[in-house]
Amino acid sequence: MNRMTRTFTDAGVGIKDVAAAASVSTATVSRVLSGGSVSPALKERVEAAVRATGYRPNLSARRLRSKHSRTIGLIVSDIRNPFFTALSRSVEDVAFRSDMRVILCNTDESPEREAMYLRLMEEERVTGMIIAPTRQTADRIERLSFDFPVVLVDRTGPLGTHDAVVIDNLRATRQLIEHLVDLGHRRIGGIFGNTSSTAVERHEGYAAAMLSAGLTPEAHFTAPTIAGAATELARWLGEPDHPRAFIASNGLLLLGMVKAVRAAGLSIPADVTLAGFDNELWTELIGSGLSVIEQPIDEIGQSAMSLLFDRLERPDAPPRKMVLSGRLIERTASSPAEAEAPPPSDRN
Amino acid sequence: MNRMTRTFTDAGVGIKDVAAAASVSTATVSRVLSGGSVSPALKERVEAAVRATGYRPNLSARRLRSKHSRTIGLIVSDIRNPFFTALSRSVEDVAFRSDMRVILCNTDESPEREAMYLRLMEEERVTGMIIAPTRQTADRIERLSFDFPVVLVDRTGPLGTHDAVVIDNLRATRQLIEHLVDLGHRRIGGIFGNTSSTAVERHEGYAAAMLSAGLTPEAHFTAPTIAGAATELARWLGEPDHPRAFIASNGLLLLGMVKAVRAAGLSIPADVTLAGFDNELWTELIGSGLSVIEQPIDEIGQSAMSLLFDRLERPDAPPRKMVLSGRLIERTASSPAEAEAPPPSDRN
DNA sequence: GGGTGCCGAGAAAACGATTACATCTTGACG
DNA sequence: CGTCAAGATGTAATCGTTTTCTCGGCACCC
Repeated sequence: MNRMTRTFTDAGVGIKDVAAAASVSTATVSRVLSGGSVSPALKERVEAAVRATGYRPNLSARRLRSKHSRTIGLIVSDIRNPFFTALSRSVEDVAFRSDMRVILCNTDESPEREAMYLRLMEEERVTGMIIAPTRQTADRIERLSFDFPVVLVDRTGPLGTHDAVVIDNLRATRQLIEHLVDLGHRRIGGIFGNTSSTAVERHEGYAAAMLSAGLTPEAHFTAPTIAGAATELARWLGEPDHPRAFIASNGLLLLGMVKAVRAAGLSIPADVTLAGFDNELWTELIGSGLSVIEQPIDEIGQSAMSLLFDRLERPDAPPRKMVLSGRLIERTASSPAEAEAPPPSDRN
Repeated sequence: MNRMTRTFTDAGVGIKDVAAAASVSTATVSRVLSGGSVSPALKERVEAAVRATGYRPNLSARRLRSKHSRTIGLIVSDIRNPFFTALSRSVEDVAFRSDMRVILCNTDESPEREAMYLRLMEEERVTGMIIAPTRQTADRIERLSFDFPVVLVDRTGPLGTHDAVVIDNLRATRQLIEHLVDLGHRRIGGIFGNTSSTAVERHEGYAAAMLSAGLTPEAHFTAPTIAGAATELARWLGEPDHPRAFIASNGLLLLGMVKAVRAAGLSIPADVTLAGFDNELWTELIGSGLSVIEQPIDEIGQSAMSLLFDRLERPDAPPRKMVLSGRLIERTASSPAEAEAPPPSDRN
């Protein structure tokens, strides 16, 4: 306790010490710890010994022998994207309740880094993996075979080799466009990320909805960052005859657009209307003129975990793709000052 | 490859298979993989065999034998708090570069959950741990002894048993108050979290700064959540003679306050001035009337990792406490509409 | 030319748990 | 009262690596 020197390499107490302290075999200790059948008397002795010795099982040894890592890997582009923040939290909660660990990996949309993490997942012998792949690997991952179940979230490839949970991007985008058209907009610009299949789908939905409303799509693609969207929209707003309404394919881009609008000296409900994905906390602050599609992030994470667990039980069942739907949050109140009075035309 | 049934329990190829394929001993394979001394010829053979077999080392076995987990534990209250999001990202980046894993744990400010995770850290035999403890465990953790180095971040206890990295909360709060006083405010209310030592320090700084300016502190404590701050401030604003300026002890509270102000039908620069900690993305959107202290989050994470590594090398060196400083970002532009014209007094 | 030291490689022990298998006890049943 | 099944417990093998130890060969030096 009051040693003069610390080494951080202490031997520590092992299961043998506990067994000795309780005068039983290591097998019995193991059985007590993992709920095997032992007589109440011995069980009591062992538990006392565990408390007395301060024994902590060595998870590496346990995993090696039992061949269960009780670990799931979560690979996303950047945890700082609030969508992934919430997703990770949701996944962690389920894992925690199931007594599992989560390894969280940020790829920064870099395929190399992603590949490194895929290798890591194999070396960790994870129980399963949840991944939002970059577009390049989205296809590739479908052809790869892993020794553990894989669930794609948010982004998905064409084949459908693995289980997946996504939202209905086409429908969601259509809702967004129809909402803006209802508001009287005829020209609606779109800014989309250029790294994810999700952005592609949302662009398709956008284009389709515009065309079927008899309008002309005007889309730009950019790096899915705040700065990317900001510069892109700034340029656009600099053009003489630009649209007065824009949509963004995710929350980061949306924020970048808001910044660009402000920087251009324009104000949001009056001069420009925005809409997009992800009901982030700050969007409510803008209020009027910024409608969004809210994604059921908690449900996405929980569903992904469910798919994983199901797959572990039935490895050969056909792959399932869960399609959840986003919810349109209309923010069209007349003026930001007199907020909170629900506008008359606003169902939902 | 095209098996009819998958089991997710395959034997997989082990180091023995690689050794056999290369006609060497497992020791040699191990040495090649971990950079021991082997002749170029054998090295080449082994590397070929690794590629050919698709060998993936089993990290559990490696850790068990080598007694190095190359894992660091990061324990925070909630990753959804942007401060901790950024911190975790910063820590992960350093870890990635050092070829280490991170286990991320959310305690939700619950001491029980925190205790569970502390036990987990021991069972994982982590290389080191970085933790932002709840107030209850902040004291306790200083008396606890771990077999690995511990670095406290953001929050710290009184004793200083472990290394720590924090910001100078007293100075930062004083800056904030002086800034508001410069702006002409005489009554400045404060809302502080009730779970972290950081909030306590910030409250102390607030009280001290107010008194030394000849003003009367008016402080409320609440759960450190958006809703907590929102209800607290709503009540306050309902009082007949309330302050016109408020500070919050973190970003979540600040956002809650903005919401409360909006809900009360007041507007930010005109009716109420706010200020607080954490330069979150959305704060820039409010712009005028919302000055903040920006914390050097990346540096906090990097410093924490440095302290960890140093401690591993010199276990007996006296504990170090790194005190970084926040940076005041003054946002006092005249009106939100005519934004972005840099106000004359505002450098940066 | 014969010790001497070094280096590359293999054999085998060790890491700390789980678990297959053997053994012993006990109770039920014919 | 003997037999057998079931349950409790111990013994020892095992998981897949790293690491220690040993040995053989080779260069070096006097």
